[in-house]
Amino acid sequence: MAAINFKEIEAKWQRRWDEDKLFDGKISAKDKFFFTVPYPYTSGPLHIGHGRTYTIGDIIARFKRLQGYNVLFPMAFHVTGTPILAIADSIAKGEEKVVARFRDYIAIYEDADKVDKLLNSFRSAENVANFFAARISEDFKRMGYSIDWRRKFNTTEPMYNKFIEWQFKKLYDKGVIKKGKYPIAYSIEDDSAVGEDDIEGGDTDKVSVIEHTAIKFKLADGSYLIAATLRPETIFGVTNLWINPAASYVKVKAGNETWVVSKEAAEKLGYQKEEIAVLEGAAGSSFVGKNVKELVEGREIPVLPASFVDEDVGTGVVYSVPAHAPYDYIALEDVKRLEGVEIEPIKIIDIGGYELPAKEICERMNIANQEDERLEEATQTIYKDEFYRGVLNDKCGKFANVKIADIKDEVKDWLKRENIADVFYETSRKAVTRGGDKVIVAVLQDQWFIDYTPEWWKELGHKLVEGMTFYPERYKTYMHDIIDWLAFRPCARKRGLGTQFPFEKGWIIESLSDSTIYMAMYTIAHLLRQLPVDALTERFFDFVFLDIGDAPKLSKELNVDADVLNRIQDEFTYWYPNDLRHTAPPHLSNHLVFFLMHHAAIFPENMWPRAITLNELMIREGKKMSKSKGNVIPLADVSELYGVDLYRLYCAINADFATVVNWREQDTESLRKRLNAVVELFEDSIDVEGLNEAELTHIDRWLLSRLYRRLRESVERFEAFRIREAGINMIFNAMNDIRYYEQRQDKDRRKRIVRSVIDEWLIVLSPIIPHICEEIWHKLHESFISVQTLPELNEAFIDDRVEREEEYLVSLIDDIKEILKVARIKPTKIYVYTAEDWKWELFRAIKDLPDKDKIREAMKLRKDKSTVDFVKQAMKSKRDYFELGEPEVIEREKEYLAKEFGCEIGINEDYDPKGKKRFAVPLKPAIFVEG
RNA sequence: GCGGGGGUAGCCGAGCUGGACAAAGGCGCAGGACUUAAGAUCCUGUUCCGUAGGGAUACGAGGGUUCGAAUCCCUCCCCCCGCACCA
Repeated sequence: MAAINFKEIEAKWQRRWDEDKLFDGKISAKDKFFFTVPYPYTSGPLHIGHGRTYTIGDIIARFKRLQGYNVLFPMAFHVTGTPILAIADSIAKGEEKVVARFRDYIAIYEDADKVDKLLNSFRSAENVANFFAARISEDFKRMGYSIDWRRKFNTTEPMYNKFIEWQFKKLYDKGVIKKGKYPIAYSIEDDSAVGEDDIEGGDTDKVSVIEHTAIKFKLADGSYLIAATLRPETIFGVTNLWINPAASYVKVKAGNETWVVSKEAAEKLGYQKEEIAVLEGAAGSSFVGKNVKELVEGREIPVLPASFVDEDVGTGVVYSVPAHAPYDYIALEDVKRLEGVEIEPIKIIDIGGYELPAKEICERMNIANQEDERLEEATQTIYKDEFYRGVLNDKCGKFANVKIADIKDEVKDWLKRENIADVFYETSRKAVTRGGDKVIVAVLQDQWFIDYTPEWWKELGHKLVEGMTFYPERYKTYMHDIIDWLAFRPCARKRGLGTQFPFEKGWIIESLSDSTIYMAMYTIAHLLRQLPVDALTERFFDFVFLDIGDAPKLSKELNVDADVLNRIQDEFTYWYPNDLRHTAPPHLSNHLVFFLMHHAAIFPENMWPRAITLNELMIREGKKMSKSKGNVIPLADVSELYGVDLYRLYCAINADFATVVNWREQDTESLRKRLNAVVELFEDSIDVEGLNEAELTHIDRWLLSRLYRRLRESVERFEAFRIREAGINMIFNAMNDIRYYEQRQDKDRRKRIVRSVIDEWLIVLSPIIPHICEEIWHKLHESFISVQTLPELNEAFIDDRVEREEEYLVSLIDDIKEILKVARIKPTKIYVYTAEDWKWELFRAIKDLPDKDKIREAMKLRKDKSTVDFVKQAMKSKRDYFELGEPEVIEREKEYLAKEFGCEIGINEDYDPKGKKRFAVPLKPAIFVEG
């Protein structure tokens, strides 16, 4: 028989499935199963890592079809957001790196001579999005995914915009769309917010926004020196200010006050506060020696010079707490020595193990000057110790005797209320964008948010989660935590592709906020396309999704046929809710929680999602896949490099959902051999005749029993999303059974047995390796395996007794082998002695008793010394109790045993020169080997 | 820091509602069969000891609970992931 050409059959069956529209979801009387995976973002090609989630998804969808559900598995494309726009801009600007990358991307799909032309078209974001959307859908078809493509859409289409507007109106009506201030990492040069991806090294060394407290110190002329701090509670211990004499400072108008900060800080302030105007510059040195008044107790304190003050960190002014800050302590020591100034530290925190913390840690670490890099470490140590263990002392007024950890925020709020302090934001470390521009913190003054804090909303969210199924299960608890943690989230921005924010011009709805309930779109997308966009009003969607209003009225209003309206509503009502969403854990704390919360807010309970399954990511040869490492394999190359079914099998079998899949070339090779062996096994059996029941021998029955048992188990595992176990069972374990069988029987007979189970076997495997199964199925049947339902398994063949007998035989053979090995004997005859009847009787009688009672009970039944020996022996044996005619089984397999050991076998003969007989225990015969 | 997940034989990786676990399966390695040979395939072995199917030691380290622990509890060490406006 000619070997199957995998590439050929992939293409063939994909075409046939398509032509016969096997996967188009149509309303029917059957139970529906609406299954979704996240739509891909179309900024580039997908790789095998992305493919895992979609592949597992397709396996689930196909399995549900086998179970008899009317499955809808749709797909769309995510286009909204900034990345695609940024790519188009970069290409338009001719940025080399980006151009080179996209040249490679295009080359994955296109001939070399078309690359330049296409690349040129990528100056338009729309073209980038469309190109990759088209290619990704081809990739998906080539992976054999059973998707209903009629319903595809992308997130910049007018009808989608209308849908998103509707969603936001619903949320707005609930009062959760709000405007407010928001600090964010920002680049002045780029005039835009910067995310982790935009920051140099941002993926490994995260940059976060830190709120500092900016404390005001009054100068003689009425203006304020502003010192930023992370430890506002230490204000009670301030002894002086530090300023960098070499740096430039400026006076700025802040509201109706005048502040003095470093030049750099003034620029930052301009992006953080509304009324900031720079007045005039001043050298740092001009402030040295002046006094300022601290506003808590009204003490006069001096401004002193310090080289450790960085004008580009905070405000460029630092207030000094030498008792508790190592930097301040060391700087103060310097000033004392050089300028002869006398200032005593003020201790305000009591903490066990320290008298003057800053002094002692510097001495302990042997730090003597301001340039010592270990000052940072000393500061961290003190900070932690004091934060968790320190208590403010009686110098701290109403905050005395409270632990720092409990009082810090209160002090901060009090200072702000008293107008002694303001807020200043700083990045957690100095950072630049990938383009090399400085990253600062800007405060967006009128950012739009979704406010997830309302109690009613969280309650609904928890209720929804509680009613859902999660796999792996632990994510359910995790999701509850995420809902609690969720607070305010910006939902609109000024840049990017997407839907216009309906409540203020110039804003675009942010792209995760527009991907929350889009599954609803799938149910009606193909029908919506036939309507004019103008008809897609709020009242239209209210009718379709929420059943508000009535068709005839709406029909007039929208000028759309009432039947059409009803038809659309029916489609939604039939398919919704989303029965299962399959995705990956990184989505939990963003997309998935929005998905759930928005459903909870907008839809009635019977339309809430039912289940979420998640699979981990994929790595390659032990390493994360990333474009920068150059170790990605495009999904588009899978067919050519490995074959689609092999890839699918690898995804299914290599790891459970909760585990990362490691794509290892070597493993793909060995899996290929396995798969080939399985295919060959099936092909071998196509032309033979199945065995009929009358012909079956013990070992035939054994194999059938094993195979049917495995089939049954596999279906159970599938139902529980344990796809890996199902796959291993039907590929590896079943093949091991076959191998064992061949040792006992012959290959030709094996073919006939396999022929008897081949239909069921193929059906169970078909979700994982659909092309191969379809191909073989068609050699036996006219129909498509892809739309079969699970057959009633022939449970009658699952036969415990037959399997137990074989198990017994195997253990007997193992024991004999063990003896031969240890005793190094070449056998001339092997004597097997099965347990006598009295032993069986006792065995039965005491099997359910606890060990400690066994001997006593047995003695009651049979008072003999040999009883004790036997029970002890039997307790050591680890076999489960089961009834078995031992002599008959051995007698039946005598020939096989003789062949196996190349000598005669004696069963229960009287000859017993070494007295072995007495060691016989039920299910564990005694053995004597003569050599 | 906060929250979550882990550490199993040379490697990958199951088991982890306590008992048949010297620990599935795969890979690797060694020996054998087949072959002119290689490859593929199949068989056997792969902690140590043992001339009778047995015993000892093992599942990050240490301690505990139990007749019994890879599995439960405590302490410690180490690794990975998320922490928001980003798809």
